[in-house]
Amino acid sequence: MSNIPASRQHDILTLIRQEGSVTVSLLAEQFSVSELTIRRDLDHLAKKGLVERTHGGATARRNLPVEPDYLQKASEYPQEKAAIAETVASFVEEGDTLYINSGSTTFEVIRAVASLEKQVTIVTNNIDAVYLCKESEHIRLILAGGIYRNRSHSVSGSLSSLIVNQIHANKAIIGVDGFSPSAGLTTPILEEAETTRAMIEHTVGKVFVVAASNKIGVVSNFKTVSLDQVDALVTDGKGAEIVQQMEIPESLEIIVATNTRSAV
Amino acid sequence: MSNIPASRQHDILTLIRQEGSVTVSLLAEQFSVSELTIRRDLDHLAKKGLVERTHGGATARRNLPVEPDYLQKASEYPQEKAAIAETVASFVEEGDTLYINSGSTTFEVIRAVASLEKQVTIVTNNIDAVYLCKESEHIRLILAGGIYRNRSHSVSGSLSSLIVNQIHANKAIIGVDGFSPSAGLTTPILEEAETTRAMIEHTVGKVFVVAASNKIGVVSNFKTVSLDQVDALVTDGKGAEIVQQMEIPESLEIIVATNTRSAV
DNA sequence: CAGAATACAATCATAAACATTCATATGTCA
DNA sequence: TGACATATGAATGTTTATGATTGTATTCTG
Repeated sequence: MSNIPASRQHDILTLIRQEGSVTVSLLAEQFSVSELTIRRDLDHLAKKGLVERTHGGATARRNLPVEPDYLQKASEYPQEKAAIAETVASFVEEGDTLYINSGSTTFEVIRAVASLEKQVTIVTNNIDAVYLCKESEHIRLILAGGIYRNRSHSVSGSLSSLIVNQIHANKAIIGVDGFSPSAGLTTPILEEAETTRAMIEHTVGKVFVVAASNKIGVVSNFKTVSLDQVDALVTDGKGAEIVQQMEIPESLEIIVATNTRSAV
Repeated sequence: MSNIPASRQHDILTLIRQEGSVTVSLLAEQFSVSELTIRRDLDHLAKKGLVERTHGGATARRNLPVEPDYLQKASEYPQEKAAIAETVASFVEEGDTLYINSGSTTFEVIRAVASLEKQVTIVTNNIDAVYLCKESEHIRLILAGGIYRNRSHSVSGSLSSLIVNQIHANKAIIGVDGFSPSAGLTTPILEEAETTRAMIEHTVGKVFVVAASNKIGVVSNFKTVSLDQVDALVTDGKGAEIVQQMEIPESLEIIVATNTRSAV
């Protein structure tokens, strides 16, 4: 193993992916450098979103290989998701037509928007939106059609795009499984990526990405769009910290969701 | 296995998901750390919503069902509708692609088809179909998109037709509000009529109309198609009697639903 | 239902890991 | 050569993780 930084970092990355996790001390011993150097290497890799930095070492980024279980995901970081949803909903204005894709975070977004009592049209491929909007008199709900996917409670694919191609929204609120400077927005489902991309392409106003900190830096299987097609990222405090370490387009606004109900 | 906290917590999570539940004492022994540390790990995981903390350990997080409060409206003639649904479902064959429109009778049809355990593709604008098919491994469900109509739990209109125009089914099962020799099939909603018409036009096989006796002879506001585009009417005994008094196309087959479960 | 056993929360002390700053070395380019 | 960027390591306080201790809450058991 050569000792130039790039090579060492590459080897470290390989090791992490192989082992799942590593410690600073072992790496320092193995590469015959100081722990400080190893830490800088790990920070560097983390900044690129390739590994997850932890106390004492680093772990592999979990590249979600399978479609995540919707219900299980719904229970992760519930407070952060609710806070993010509330925050992004505050940007919604009377008369807006919104594209909102599927996912547990955007599910919360729909809930927040529906409770706004503003006249809004929501275009989504999340079937559960029906249950959030059925009480609301203010929401006009347009569902994308297509093949139903049980795991995510959504429809997606080319049939969905048929409908999206007919509608131009003036805002899009997009949930993702991965947010990365190099890989852009990514999801584990090809059809979801296609539908989300169509939504973004048919948005004439701002494109908001909503993502809790556990999505920041993650790369999933299929790319939706690159970050320069995104206008704003709404995330939690921790997510904002991580993003500030990254090299992101200057035009990308970072919005931190203030957890108004922190003491729940 | 490295000894950093993140790695240990990851392994604990894997164990919990694998075993269903764990105890603090066993984990402490297994990872060679104090029970206190294990407790803190579990609290950490619980805070993220990944596990459920219990006294003495932790369990896998229960997948709480989303929105259990779906109530199918108490429909009229429930027994007749169920019988009609069972009857028409018996005509469904392995590999069929079915158009099924929205309505309380066709809702029962979807339920009956889903319990057939046959490999079938259902194309429908009834959003509630999701809740009937989500347990079934055999059903491929394609939802039409479009503007959601709360009263009927369905989508319809020109956006829905976009998708229907792309799909040819080999059977259609159509519920109606009015069945009349002179006026044909009629419904009270213009968009529903349009979507149903598109379904029928894109069916290459048999078109079944399902209608209990209270719909026979009725004329509603908007015409879908005339009776000569229908191949079979599935109705109850009383409905069959009424139809026999009418002048209907010779090609139209009358199928009487035998109420097999009259004492339900 | 009472008492024992266990699990827990709260606090503190210690050690490891960390961030930060500075200094040194190594190379590159003008 | 000198100015500069990069890589590394040492020294510094700070943060985090852990375990021991104590007293409280919960569960089990007779």
